[in-house]
Amino acid sequence: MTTHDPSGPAAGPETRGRAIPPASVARLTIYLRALNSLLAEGVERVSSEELAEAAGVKSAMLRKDLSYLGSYGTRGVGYEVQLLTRTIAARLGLTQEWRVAIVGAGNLGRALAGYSGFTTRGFEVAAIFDADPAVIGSEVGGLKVSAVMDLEKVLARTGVNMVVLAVPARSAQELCDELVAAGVRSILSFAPVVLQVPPGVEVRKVDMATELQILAYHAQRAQESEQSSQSRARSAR
Amino acid sequence: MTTHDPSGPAAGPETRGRAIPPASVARLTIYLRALNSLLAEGVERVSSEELAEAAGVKSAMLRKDLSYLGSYGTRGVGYEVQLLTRTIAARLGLTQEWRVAIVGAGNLGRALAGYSGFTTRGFEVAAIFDADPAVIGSEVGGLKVSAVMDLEKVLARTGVNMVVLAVPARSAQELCDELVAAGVRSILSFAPVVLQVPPGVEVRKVDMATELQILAYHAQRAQESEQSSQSRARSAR
DNA sequence: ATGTGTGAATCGATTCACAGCA
DNA sequence: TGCTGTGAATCGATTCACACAT
Repeated sequence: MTTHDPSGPAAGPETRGRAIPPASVARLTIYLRALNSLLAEGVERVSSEELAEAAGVKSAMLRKDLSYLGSYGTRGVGYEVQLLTRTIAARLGLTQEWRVAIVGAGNLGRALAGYSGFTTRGFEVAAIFDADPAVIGSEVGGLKVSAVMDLEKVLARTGVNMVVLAVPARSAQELCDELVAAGVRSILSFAPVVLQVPPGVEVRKVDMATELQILAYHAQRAQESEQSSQSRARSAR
Repeated sequence: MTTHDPSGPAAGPETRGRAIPPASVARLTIYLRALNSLLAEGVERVSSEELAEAAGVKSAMLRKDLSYLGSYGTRGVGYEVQLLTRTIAARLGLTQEWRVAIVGAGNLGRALAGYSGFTTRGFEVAAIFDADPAVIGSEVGGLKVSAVMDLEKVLARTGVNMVVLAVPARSAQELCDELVAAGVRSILSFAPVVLQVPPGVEVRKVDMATELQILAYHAQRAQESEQSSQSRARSAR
């Protein structure tokens, strides 16, 4: 699904901290969100039970996830909200600011440029690109749209280190190649295609069509078992 | 992450076909996309090796995934593209048309309403809702925006059986409750919150902030191991 | 000869259950 | 006493490797 680097070429024993299992990393972001809410409400301590409830997981799993960070709770008491928040944020790499470029200023790209969720926590949208001359130079979300032809130059100037790819499927692989050539190593793609990238480049995918199809699968099964229980009921009388 | 129904209350031995493991269901949608490309190119047969390559997985995994559907390949030959395409589509529930409502006509909701990826295969956007009186009644993607107050009525009239929730985090749970009350059992949420739903309702989440944070985690690790290998090189001379 | 279908082996993720500490 | 931290047990997902069909 994503390209990772189990213990990359340059990863020696010096690498700070063991790697956290991928499934745990994904959940840590959820805990972080819940903790931020608690922080906003002025709550100072949580138990694993309470936090797990808010995150929709079992408390044993939450404790195991947190144990990969070290030991930050107090037995018999719980976790300090502030300390835990900072610890997770630091471990996820959210103490540094990430500069994001959006490639593709169509419907989706423009919606993303205006999405406060990015800016809210440590992700600064620093550039937006399009290939269409009619769009280049126009303003979107307070940024002037740059030409994809100037990709490398503008990325370097704006200090971008992460890219959101919001272009049609047919141009996604080509642009992805250009991004990689320009030195980008973290890509979040909304294009419904499997992107081929060299090792060392991390790609994550958000795929609405896939998600709807998965929903369809479950909905169909629910229909079927409903029908079969109805026919069972019918033949039983 | 999602609500499933391991072998639901009504699921008896009559349920057509065994359940497909969740991880396989997700990949079947990817295979389907690759197969549709092959179909468009006029290719008639594929081997598991070729299709796996296109989907970015190992061939053994592809064969195991397909084996949950039954036996549709020919030993020594491969799979017929057309037959396999139809088989997967049928099993995923894509032979019936799904009618989708978009709840939330903000930036994201409007972008989604105009997204061809929905309409392209079996998902018809049948309604779009918003709570803002200034937006209600305006036209988005060829549809008049309905009031969320009329949710139940409009959903029933338009025959919607699947909802995309594109509203701010703070109103997501409340709207989700209303959707469930109105009989919706399949929800794709873009809101960055954990939605609580009763059993029998399937929620899937698309979460851009989480994805970016996961990228940040890996990018930070890559930075760290780069730095440690540099300092190792320095101290070695 | 070739490539599918699948048991057996492996690997990772989740849950259990309890020892240990405040 | 109460709740964390974690080995051990379980469960699911992936990979291996080969028997079998064409």
